[in-house]
Amino acid sequence: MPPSRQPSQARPLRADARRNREALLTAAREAFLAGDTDAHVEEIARRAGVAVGTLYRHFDTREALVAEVYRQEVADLCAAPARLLAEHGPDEALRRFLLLLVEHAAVGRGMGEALESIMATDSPVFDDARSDMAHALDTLLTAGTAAGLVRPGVDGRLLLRALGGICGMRAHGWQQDAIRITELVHDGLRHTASRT
Amino acid sequence: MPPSRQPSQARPLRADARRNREALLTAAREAFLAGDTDAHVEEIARRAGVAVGTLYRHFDTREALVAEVYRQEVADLCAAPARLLAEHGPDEALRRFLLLLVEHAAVGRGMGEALESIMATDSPVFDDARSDMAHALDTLLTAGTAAGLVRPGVDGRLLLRALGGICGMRAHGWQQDAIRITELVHDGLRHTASRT
DNA sequence: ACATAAAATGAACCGGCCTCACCTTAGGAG
DNA sequence: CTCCTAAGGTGAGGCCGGTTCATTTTATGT
Repeated sequence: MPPSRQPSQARPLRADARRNREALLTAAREAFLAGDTDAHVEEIARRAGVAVGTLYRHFDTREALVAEVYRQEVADLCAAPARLLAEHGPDEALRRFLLLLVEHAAVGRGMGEALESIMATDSPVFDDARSDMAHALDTLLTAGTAAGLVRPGVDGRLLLRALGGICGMRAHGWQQDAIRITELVHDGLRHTASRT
Repeated sequence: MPPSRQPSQARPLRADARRNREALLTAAREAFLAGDTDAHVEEIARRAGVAVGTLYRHFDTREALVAEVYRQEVADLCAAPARLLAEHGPDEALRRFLLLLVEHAAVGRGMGEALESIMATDSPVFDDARSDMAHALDTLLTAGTAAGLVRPGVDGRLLLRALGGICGMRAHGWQQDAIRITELVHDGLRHTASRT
């Protein structure tokens, strides 16, 4: 069995290996940000200055590489809620985070498709990203609920799904729409519905 | 140039051609509903009892076939608003339509992916489907706004995008979530926000 | 029945992702 | 410093799916 790709702190990678792995991630990220959403593996390898085989030594599959790039993006994003809650009230923090989400999805407008292709799989690698994100949203929602500003019964997981659609958007003017949709959802959250 | 695939009432298709075209659409629909979302062209052709070449005589590409199947589904759905408005008040009609949308997306839970793969392209074939759908939603929104139940400034196109995400859902328990999300959006629509 | 254009066929092609038998090299031991 | 060896790298080729097109079959008007 080839050693699990999760660098489960088994053995510290050899120097050149670590360098190449990083180069591949960078090359992929750059390609995506540049809009070349479905860059071929050959192309990514070439950009990183390695052969395809090397790509496959580090990532089980093309998808896995894409997933890793996205996982890192998500990690960045997950740091935001704590900061926002420190600087703003719960409601405003939530609003700003939602908008940040849109902005993030916008990066080069290539990440959107990548994200979508990832959402389509249910690899465990990905569950982590999702649950991290859901947890980040939970932080905001809990604060909001405690302050009586957000209806109870909505958790991060649900909200994440509600917003999932905006990331796949590609059509002209999508960003404008995405912002208005988050406003819509945000208002929905605050509305103390009388529905059973 | 091979004659445009839009049967622009130029010449009525030969009898066997019409039969095969129909068989292909049926085969594709069945495959999707059965959950075999990415059925190979060979498989679809086989189910329809024709060769691949025939598939390509009728549809420019695999995508085009998928698009046509979906277009027909949408047409069905677009008939609903008029009926619902006749039977219920504007607000209730809107709510029911949103739920119907979810139910429809549920059909065999294969249509979701197909839809997603279609949303990803911006072929004109598809603009029609989208604008028909948006128009159907407009009917409901206009009625709601007139009755003072829905905030102004939201049109069908925007709402359609807001809901786009639910169709891609595949994870366990998605349908439950989808219903709650439509409730969320529905409440958001009714909330008369004070935002500028 | 015949002519002919429309339609059907399916083997071959092409462009992606991925594999694997072989070569190269980092980096520790002596 | 040199040698050894396991980790790492290589890239031609396999595979698989969508698409093409020269050839064959067939519906339909005369």
